[in-house]
Amino acid sequence: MNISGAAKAAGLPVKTVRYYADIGLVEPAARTAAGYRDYDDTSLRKLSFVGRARGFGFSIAQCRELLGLYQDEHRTSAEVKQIASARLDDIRAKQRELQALHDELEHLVGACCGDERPDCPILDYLS
Amino acid sequence: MNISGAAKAAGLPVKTVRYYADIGLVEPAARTAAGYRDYDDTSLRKLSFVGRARGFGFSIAQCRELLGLYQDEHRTSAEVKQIASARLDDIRAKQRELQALHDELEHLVGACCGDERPDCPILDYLS
DNA sequence: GCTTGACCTTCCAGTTAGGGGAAGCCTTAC
DNA sequence: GTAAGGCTTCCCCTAACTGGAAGGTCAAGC
Repeated sequence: MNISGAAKAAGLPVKTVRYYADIGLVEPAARTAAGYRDYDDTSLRKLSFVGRARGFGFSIAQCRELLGLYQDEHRTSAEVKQIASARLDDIRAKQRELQALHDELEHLVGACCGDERPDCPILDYLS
Repeated sequence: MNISGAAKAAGLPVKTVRYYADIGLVEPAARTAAGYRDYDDTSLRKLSFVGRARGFGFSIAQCRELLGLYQDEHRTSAEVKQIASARLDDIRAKQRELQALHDELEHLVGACCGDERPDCPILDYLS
């Protein structure tokens, strides 16, 4: 299967699939005589795997680790869980941060009349 | 005041202050004979303003707009409120996205034993 | 007056995870 | 045979900095 077929199957842009091949994350099974990337079933499954992992916000480095575990017969679920837990912690940290920003900004926006006058509690707060 | 003093006063890294000068966001009031950036009271206030706005997650472009309004006698609070509301909408969208990721990933992590065996619902879900 | 160390300057490269587009080869359909 | 479309590599671009190198400047101490 050529790159556009693989991209479609994995639900990724062609550029992204090429990028993953460039950085050695998911390499095509082979190249055709003309130099075209050729994806087989295994490489296709890896592409989809990475696509879903990226959807969870795992970094490329984490995807690389997860992919390694995915292909490792002797992995332990503890190793996987540790990576996923780290991501979960990141998400929770980001959520707390966003919540604080949200509350503060919502308060300011609520206090601003939004009319034709120049007086503005938002600018007051920033200055 | 030289750049390290200004950076300290605004609570920003020196590199960042230099960057803001480079992109014309907050320029120093003058240069000394030796070419050193020289910050006065006004430029210091702008630096702090931008630092706080960046803390809210406003983009550099939004900071530029806010700074323009801050210095504009004829601004309307509506203009400010519009920018802030846009940022608030962004935050809320990000929060919804993170919440969905959080719930799904928390569910998977909770279902993973995290022991020595290779069986893992997280990998199962990704593959 | 000289040295030393801490400043300052500019410039270049790298970061994440790709996106856009050019120049040129390959394949497929008509 | 040719034209359209797909593929290749290569390079530049993004946001908002950060790190580092090479070299000029300044203040303190001897």
